[in-house]
Order: sequence, then C-alpha cells, then structure tokens
Amino acid sequence: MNIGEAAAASGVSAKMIRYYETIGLIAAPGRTAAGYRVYGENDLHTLRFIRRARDLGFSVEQMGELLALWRDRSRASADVKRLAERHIAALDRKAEQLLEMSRTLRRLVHECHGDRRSACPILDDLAESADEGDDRRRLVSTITSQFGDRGR
Amino acid sequence: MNIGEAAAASGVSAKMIRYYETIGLIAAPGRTAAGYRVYGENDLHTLRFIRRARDLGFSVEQMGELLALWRDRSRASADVKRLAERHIAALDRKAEQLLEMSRTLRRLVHECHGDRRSACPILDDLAESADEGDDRRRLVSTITSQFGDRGR
DNA sequence: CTTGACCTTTCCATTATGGGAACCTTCATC
DNA sequence: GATGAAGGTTCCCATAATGGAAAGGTCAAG
Repeated sequence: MNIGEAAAASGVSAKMIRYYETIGLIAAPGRTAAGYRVYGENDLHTLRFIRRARDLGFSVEQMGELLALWRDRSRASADVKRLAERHIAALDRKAEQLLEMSRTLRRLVHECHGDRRSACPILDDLAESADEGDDRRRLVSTITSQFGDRGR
Repeated sequence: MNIGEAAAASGVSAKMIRYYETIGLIAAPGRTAAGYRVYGENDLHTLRFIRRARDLGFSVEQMGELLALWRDRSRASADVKRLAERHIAALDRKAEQLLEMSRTLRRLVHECHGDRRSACPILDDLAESADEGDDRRRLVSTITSQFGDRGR
C-alpha cells in the first residue's frame, strides 16, 4: 500500500505521515524500487492509533509516549492512566480559560447597546481597565528580565 | 519613555511591542538621536488596550479591527458588538471541543484499572476504534488484500 | 572612563499543518 | 509505443505569537 492509500485508510494526510516519519514518531517504511513508501497492516494500525490520539488533542510528543506504552507489553496500565489524566487536566484547564474569556466578553457585550450610536462599553473597558493591579506591574518589571512573561 | 518602561507599564513585552510595530498593528513611535524608540501616553493607552484584548483571546488580526473601531469616532457600537459576539461564539466552540475530548478521555480513564497489570482500555480504544467510517474500511480491505504485510 | 543595564537589529526556533515547485513513476488508454 | 493523468519524491516556504541569542551601540552611575 502506498502513502496515498495509507492516508485514506488512516485519516492521516500523506503530508503528515511523511512528517511523522521525519521526526521519528513512526519508523521509516520499506520502499519500492522506484522509491515509493510501502505500508502494511501494522503501519496502518499505528497510523490509526495516531489519528485517534490526535483527535483527542494529544500533542505529537504525547503520542510518542502513548505509542511507546502501546508497544510495551510490560508497561503498567497505571502509566497510561497517569498520562491520560494529566491530559484531561490540561484540556479542562484550557477549556476553563476559554470560558472565562467568553464570560468576561459576554458581560461586556451585555452592556453594549449595539446600535448606531458610538458609545460602546466593550471598547471602553478594553481601553481603561487594562492596568489593573500594581502588583502585576511591579511583578512584571521585576520579573521579565529573568523569566519570559506571558502574563496569563 | 523607552521600550522597556512602556513594556513594564503596559504588560506587553518589549519583544512583542517591536513585533506589533513590524506587522503594522501599532504605528512606529518616534526615536531619540541614538535610535531608541520613544513612547508617550497615547502609545501606552494603545498598548494597554492591546494587552487587554490579547488577554481576552483576540487574535492580532482581531485586535487590529478593534483598534480601528476604537479610533473611529463614527463607528456604530453595533460593529464592535458583532465582532465581540463572533469571538464569544468562537471561544465557546473551542472550549466545547476541548471538553468533548476531555469527556471521551475521562470515560476511557474510568474503565482503566490503573494498576500494575498491563490491560488498558485506553490504549485498546486508541488502537481499535480508529477506523470508523465505511469508506475507509472498505478501502482498506480492498487494498490490503493485494499487499503483504510488512510491519516494523 | 569603566561597568552594567538597557537599547538596536537580525536570525533562529517553536507546533502541526498545508501549499507549491520540479521532477519521476505508474498505469490506463489511444 | 506514445501520451497524459494521477500520484509519488524531495525541498522550500508559510502560518501565529512568542521567546532566545548574538553582536553591537547608548546611557547613567560610580
């Protein structure tokens, strides 16, 4: 099976399959005399595994860990569980951040008439409430030299 | 005020201030004879506006739109509201995707003993449930019949 | 006048993905 | 056998937003 067929059968694009190969996530497959990559059933399993993990939001690095655990017959399921739980926590954290932004924005939108007049609490808030907290300011000036400040 | 002070006072890193300048999000400020960038109160307002918008998850492009609306005395608040509402929807959509992943993973984790044994429904699921979709499955069985399996 | 903190520009790296060019291979069809 | 379409190969480029590092100029305090 060549790369296009493997892509269609796994749901991972040919482009990404080659990429995963270059970064060492998957092994280099055999080649035909003409240089075409040749994939077999095992490769397909791996690719499907990868697509599924990717759909669950795992990073390439985490997929590497998962693949290693998958192939390791002697690993304890606790290892897998730990990885999954950490990922769940990260997903929830990110989601919560987004929802927090959404709530804030929703509050502002609620106060905005949204008519043809120009008064707009949304912009007013963006313009003014931006310098909340002197701690932050002090913190920033003290810290930014040594740590990257991403202010979140 | 030079760039370091502007950064500390706005919460936007010096690096990012320069970046925003190169991409045209903010205007190039004046310079001292030595070439140092010089910022004034107005610039500071803009930078604070930017940081606040960034904290709300707006992209650079959207910040550009917001800035334009902010500076445009004649714009209708409805324009701002529309932009904000679209952004709220996008935030909610992303959050929902993350939560959906989280839920799926949580379900799998729930079924995993997480002990020293190797049985692990998480990996099993990743390995197996990946081939939903009949097109794909049909394709696979058609294709794999003609090629020997050359795994790794 | 030296020192250290700050400024300048330029280049590189990150993550995961896609696009495109230039060129070669396979295969079906005329 | 020639031809063209479809698909393979590599290599380079681009994305969004951010940081890091290098090499060098500037400023204020000692």
